[in-house]
Amino acid sequence: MPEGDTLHRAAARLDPALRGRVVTRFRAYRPELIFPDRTGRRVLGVEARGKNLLVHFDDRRSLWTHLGMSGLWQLTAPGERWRRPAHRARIVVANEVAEAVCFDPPDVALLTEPELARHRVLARLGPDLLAADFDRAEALRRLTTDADRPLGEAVLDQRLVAGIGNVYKSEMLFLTRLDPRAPVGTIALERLDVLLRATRRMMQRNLGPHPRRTREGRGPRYWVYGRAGLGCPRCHTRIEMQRLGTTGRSSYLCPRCPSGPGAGPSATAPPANPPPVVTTGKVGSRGPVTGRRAR
DNA sequence: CGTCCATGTCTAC
DNA sequence: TAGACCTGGACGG
Repeated sequence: MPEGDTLHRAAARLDPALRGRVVTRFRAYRPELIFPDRTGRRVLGVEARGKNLLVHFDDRRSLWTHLGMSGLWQLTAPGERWRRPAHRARIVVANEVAEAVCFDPPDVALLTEPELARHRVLARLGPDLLAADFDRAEALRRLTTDADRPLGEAVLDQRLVAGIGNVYKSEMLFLTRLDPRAPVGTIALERLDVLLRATRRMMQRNLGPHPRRTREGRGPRYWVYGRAGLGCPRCHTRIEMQRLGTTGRSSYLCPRCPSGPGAGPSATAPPANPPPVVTTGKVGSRGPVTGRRAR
């Protein structure tokens, strides 16, 4: 499930295996992509930016991949079995100790420095939640530029803030009691700030080798994502799935407890287990949050 | 076996 | 605004 954490996890595994080593075998399986061979080049480092992964080489070129929904980077010892059939491998970067294989990426390119600087995706990327120097103020500024944009759409726009996918969208809006349908302009800045901080923290916690989860312990991984029809962990109302926005992506939400003005931290009923953490402590004072069109 | 839906994003009408 | 891309998982028969 490639969201930002997935890519940062991949980069964290690939980097120590590739960095500083010379490529002994390189494959780019794609008739229309005849890359300059990477064999003999040294890898300078592997880096994730939002949902993108970059492998930098010593000739000032960088391999860019985007995994879309179904791509996968795998790091193996030489000769170890691949997790997908070989005919689906698009890229192989191998050295004496390891091989990195990219399966089924919709997007691959080998970029020169200027190309990278002007890249249609990379050049426009918003602040990366998982970057060491994540610029929260800038992300906030970008998120609120279009005041009419529904929050659920805005947080998925990688040009505003990079790394959030559809799972984190539902989960983090639930945890911070924000309504995906609310125009960003109707939400107090401090609540958006809390959202960004909480999301960053949650994604950081998921950088380990374990499957992603937003809930502690055993049991369901998620609070609301994929749980339509089940009880809200806070108030037991049935969780709903709604298709929102121009792209119709699914949003999972509790129709009762996701705030709006009025739903304070303890405004709702006792939780089943450990209560969802994150609250502002303070609630926005702007006008009522009006949901709109479902279509 | 099939069908539907999904982590994401682009493109054509 | 609808579908396109691709694989994988859940579920139906």
